[in-house]
Amino acid sequence: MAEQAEVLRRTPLNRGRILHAAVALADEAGIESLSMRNLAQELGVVPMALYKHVANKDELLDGMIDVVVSEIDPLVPHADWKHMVRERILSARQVLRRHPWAPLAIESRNMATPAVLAYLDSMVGTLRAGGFSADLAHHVMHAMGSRILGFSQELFDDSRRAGRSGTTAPEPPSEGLPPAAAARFPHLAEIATAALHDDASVVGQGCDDQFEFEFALDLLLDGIERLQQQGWTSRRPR
Amino acid sequence: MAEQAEVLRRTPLNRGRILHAAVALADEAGIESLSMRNLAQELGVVPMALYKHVANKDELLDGMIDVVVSEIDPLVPHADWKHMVRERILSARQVLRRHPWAPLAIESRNMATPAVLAYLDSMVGTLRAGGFSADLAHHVMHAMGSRILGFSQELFDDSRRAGRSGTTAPEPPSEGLPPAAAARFPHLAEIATAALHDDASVVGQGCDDQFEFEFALDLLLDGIERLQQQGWTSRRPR
DNA sequence: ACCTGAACACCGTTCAAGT
DNA sequence: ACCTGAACACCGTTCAAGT
Repeated sequence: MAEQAEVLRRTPLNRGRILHAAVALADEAGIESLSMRNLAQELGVVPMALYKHVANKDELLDGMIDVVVSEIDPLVPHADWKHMVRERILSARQVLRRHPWAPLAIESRNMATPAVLAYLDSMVGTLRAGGFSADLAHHVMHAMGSRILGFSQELFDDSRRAGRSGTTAPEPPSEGLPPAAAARFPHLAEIATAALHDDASVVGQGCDDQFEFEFALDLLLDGIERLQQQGWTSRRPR
Repeated sequence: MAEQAEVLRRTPLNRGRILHAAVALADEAGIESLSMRNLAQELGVVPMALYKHVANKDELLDGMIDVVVSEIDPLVPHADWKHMVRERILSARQVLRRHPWAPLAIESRNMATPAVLAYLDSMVGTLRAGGFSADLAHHVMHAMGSRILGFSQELFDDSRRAGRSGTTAPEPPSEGLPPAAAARFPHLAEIATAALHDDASVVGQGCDDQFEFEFALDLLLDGIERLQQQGWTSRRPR
């Protein structure tokens, strides 16, 4: 432990080491405990040393996002655009599941970082090669929104509860709403329990994140496919 | 100015006044300048006085979200669920455009606040009344994600650039990418300009947020309608 | 009993003093 | 020229001392 820190202190600091240490820290302790001071300590370095390699904390966050996006698998060629896009997005999703802090970080930044742009560019390339007009491709990218990067904006998101602090009890996976709320919001109570009793194959889980993500993704992809086959244009009379 | 502050100081503090002042401050100065200390000063009050009415800053944010959600128009009855849902979501969108900080605030909170729950509950109610199974309604709510509250998670979002600080130049509405980036990301450059030259009726704007939002919303609603008419169930073989 | 100033434990970042 | 400790201008929140 102290030995490790000693070894690290010997290795000269560079941007890459800082970014990877920051990602690891955010993964383990939660994004809220990622401070310049904490990060420096983790690296066995005085806080000011970081500023030689990153301009400020915002630039650090941009760099962390680029690290994460770089982990997404490269495109695997397929006959049709739909499978290519679908596979890549699901790969992005796997990556983001390893970095629960990333969605919020991505959303809070303005994010014209190189790795993200490269990722988006290749996605558009796939659509264009699949016969999409630039016009339709544009709107499709907007419609997919953050789902392109593997996450959808959920209204209730357990996953970003915090870091892996073991202090709170494990908490059974949300069996519907608490009784008081269920009475006031009957429709929510109903659909909460609907998902529970729904399918025996989905055990306990309450609500299968992966299923919900793919449901929405396929809903969009199917709709998009239909538009593309119809030769949709935004000039079409509305 | 000093007079106004004087008048405010006389009016006794209460939760409502605090929340509305906080919303106004975030609207005008940006969420990043909403601190307990700033807010107290705005109200002509010592910082500690706030803690009599809100437990802490997180609870303040929850309250602010509730204020915003309460501004969404009530449901207007319609023959079909699709119009009801569509209208209400577009109303939510108008509200959120007045409070550019709200999307990020909503995402960063865990957000089981009363007003939000009531809003979601009535939305589910509309679907159920429209003939949706509890099962399908559940997945639909997930698929819509944050769009239900009137915003979609855009990857590039100018709107949350900051408060209305007039210091920076107005900046022409993004005419595609800067030349250097355009060379490295040709497909992005193409779809950026595609939207520009696309339709003479959309002047200058570059990219019409409202259009993109409705495009995605209708894509989802149409797909959802199709599933509902087919009697879709999650038990169906995949 | 209520209110509030000072204090605590943090931030990100600047800057001048040390080597 | 480089590095870094101390300092600055902030946070949210606690707490004890004042009324």
